[in-house]
Amino acid sequence: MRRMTARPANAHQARLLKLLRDGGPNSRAQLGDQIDLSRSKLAVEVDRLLETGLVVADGLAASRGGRRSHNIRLNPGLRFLGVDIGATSVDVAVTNAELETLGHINHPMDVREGPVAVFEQVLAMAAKLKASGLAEGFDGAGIGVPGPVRFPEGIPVAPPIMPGWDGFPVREALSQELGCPVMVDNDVNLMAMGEQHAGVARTVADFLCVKIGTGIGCGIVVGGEVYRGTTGSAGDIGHIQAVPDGRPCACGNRGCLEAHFSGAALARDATEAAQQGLSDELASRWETNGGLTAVDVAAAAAAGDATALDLIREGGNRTGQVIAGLVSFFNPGLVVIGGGVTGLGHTLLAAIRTQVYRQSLPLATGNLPIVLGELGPAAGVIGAARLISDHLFSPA
Amino acid sequence: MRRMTARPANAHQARLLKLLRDGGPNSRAQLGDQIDLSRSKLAVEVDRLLETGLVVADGLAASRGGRRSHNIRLNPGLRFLGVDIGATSVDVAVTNAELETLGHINHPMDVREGPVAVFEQVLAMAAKLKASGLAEGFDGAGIGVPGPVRFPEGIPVAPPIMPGWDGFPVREALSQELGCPVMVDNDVNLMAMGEQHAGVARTVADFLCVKIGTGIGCGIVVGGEVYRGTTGSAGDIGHIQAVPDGRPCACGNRGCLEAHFSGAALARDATEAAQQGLSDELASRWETNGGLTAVDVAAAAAAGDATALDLIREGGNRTGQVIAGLVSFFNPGLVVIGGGVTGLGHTLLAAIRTQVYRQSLPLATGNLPIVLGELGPAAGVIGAARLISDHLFSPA
DNA sequence: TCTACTTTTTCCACTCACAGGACAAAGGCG
DNA sequence: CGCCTTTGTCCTGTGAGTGGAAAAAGTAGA
Repeated sequence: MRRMTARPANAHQARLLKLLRDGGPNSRAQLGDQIDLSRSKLAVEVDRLLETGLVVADGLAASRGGRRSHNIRLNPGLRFLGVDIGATSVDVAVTNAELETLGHINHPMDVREGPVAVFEQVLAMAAKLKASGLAEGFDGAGIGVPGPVRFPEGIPVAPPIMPGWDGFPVREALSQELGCPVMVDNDVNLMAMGEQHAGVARTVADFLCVKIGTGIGCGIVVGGEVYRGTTGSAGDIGHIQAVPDGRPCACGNRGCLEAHFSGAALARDATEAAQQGLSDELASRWETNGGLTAVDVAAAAAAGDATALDLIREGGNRTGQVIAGLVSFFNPGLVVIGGGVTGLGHTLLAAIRTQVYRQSLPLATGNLPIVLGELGPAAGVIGAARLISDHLFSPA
Repeated sequence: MRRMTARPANAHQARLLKLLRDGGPNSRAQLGDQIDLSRSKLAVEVDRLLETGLVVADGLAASRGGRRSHNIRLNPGLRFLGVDIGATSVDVAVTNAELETLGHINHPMDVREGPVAVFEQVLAMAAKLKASGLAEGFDGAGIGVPGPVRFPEGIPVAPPIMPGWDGFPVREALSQELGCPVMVDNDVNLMAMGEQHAGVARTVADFLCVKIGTGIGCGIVVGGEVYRGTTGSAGDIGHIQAVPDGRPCACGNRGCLEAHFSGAALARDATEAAQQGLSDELASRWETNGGLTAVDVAAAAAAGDATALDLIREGGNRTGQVIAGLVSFFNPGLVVIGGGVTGLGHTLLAAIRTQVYRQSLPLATGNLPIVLGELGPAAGVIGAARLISDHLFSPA
């Protein structure tokens, strides 16, 4: 089913759509308070938006003591698809035009199975969401992939952990399959957009969003806009050297942050500790599950296991050291920590904070909150929905 | 003498002024080719600019085979003052409205003597330039100081190497003294703007400009605009840890980049080497000059002194390591190396390049030029003139 | 219940920026 | 010397947008 989603005809309409998206239903008068337009002009633009079907009239607005007014809201039938492709799992969610999550499902999947297999999975999940009555079709989709993306074309470029994806026309292919506009971005950037839209970063113009999952990446927001760098690889901090002559890394260097701390590194370290008999807690989990992941380390740490806590602290120190450098360089107004290892929680956060507050200059850290992300695994898909809505709610 | 410099009344006029600044004299027709305005509208705006006196008619334009046309140019009497306050010296230059340097003088001076003494010096230098007939007065001035600045107010904040400057209202005070608008910024940001306007970074939107002088700093340009960070301390990379548990630094930490490589550190290392008799070349210079600076090291290196070359290579490696991290994070389209130690030239550059190209990922370094600044000590003052002209050539 | 006051919406006339065509001025070229 | 091109000037039409007046529809108090 093809849906003919209209686009705003001018900047005023785009502005109005974003106000309605971020502020929910509003009367014309309330919109007038937030936008710098005369009542007459506003009425004209709203009427045009009503004609396109992008927005609809919707009951009476709460009275402010005068003539009753009708609410205007984004068409409640609009649906966006948010897709977050991780290294080891896929998240898919449906939102309405106000970016409220209507349904969210997760499925384990190795990204290395390649774009064709992954897309099959994504489409199956999207179909499932449709089948459960949440959507009849999609008006747009945002996709996050765990690697650098040539943003304008929506094509992954030289992604280290995604063999087979290099140069694959993700945007084009998915747009074809779904029959709607698609935008593609790095998963970390989408997490940053998610936390900016609905999470801890709502009021901050310049911030960093560090995602510690299978790998480590960092979303950079400058003046409210995601910064992607010259070739789309900005924020690729996993291969910054954290330990001189440290562990060998898949990238060919030694001592990369990612080699010393990440979901993958943590799992390996924990396994080693369990095998060496350093931790009964980890050893028993190893036997039970036939392997260890970051989740096991988190659980062991929560149970007070000293080895697990040490691993987290050690990794937090390394990460904090790198972040301290980034803070000195970038002087953000906020640092958000998120990703799969958020379960490591405050032990990790404390270690990172200690390093940053100790190593960076007071002027940069003086009023710098370092916090965990608020949205957890939803950040990516919300960010994806936000990405496509930003695109569709801009003049064509 | 107070000069009543007009300001553009709207964005079109601002645009025209910047075209004339960056492209020199142009006929109305040529301007029309570069701006998206009808000929009639263009004529009106040009006429208004002529009325304000900001631009003047100036002879005939080169014929393109039709009716002859008059050139329009920025008022040749306009004068900007560019001031670059370094840690150990002050640069002052006069430019015309096209930012061509008409005169440039340098005077050694320790910034630690405080704002009052430094301003006395700056005003004396400005008076000297005036006396030599280069200017009758100034229409605006840009000032660079070696420390973080709260940009909107033009006030240094917590500058580590500038005791006595914290909170001093530089912009206000100098505006009073000079009788013209003043803008203040970090010296490194101005160097970046200088190289962007007239140097190697003319065509690049996102780049880094690393200045290695008495200290080390980095100008960050995002989308053609200088990024200053939340508190104005962005680019303060001198205190990023380059050596774990390395040398103690004035900031209280250990292993800061600045403690291991900078003009000051280099002078100290060279002195040590001379005293230990590791290098005859350096020792003889030490005796001759009664001390050593980065300039001596550069000269010794140029003469083939192995110790001097080692010092430079070692420092370049450290710096390159930090820059490699920044490149991974920021993914710039260009890295410019400048500042006092540019004299160390290609030995330094080679060491930096080696580290960056080895440590950062290919996608970020693939097409990344790392070059020396083109303007040398003029970059700062040109950047300062550019700063104030950007301000004055924007709608009031 | 009636009156006075608000809030909101709709309608209309007026302003202003701007585009684009017509025309004049001033050159080159065969 | 005539024709074409380029440039500058004038003039009018158009459409965006403002702001006031009036109508519509409510609340609060006498």
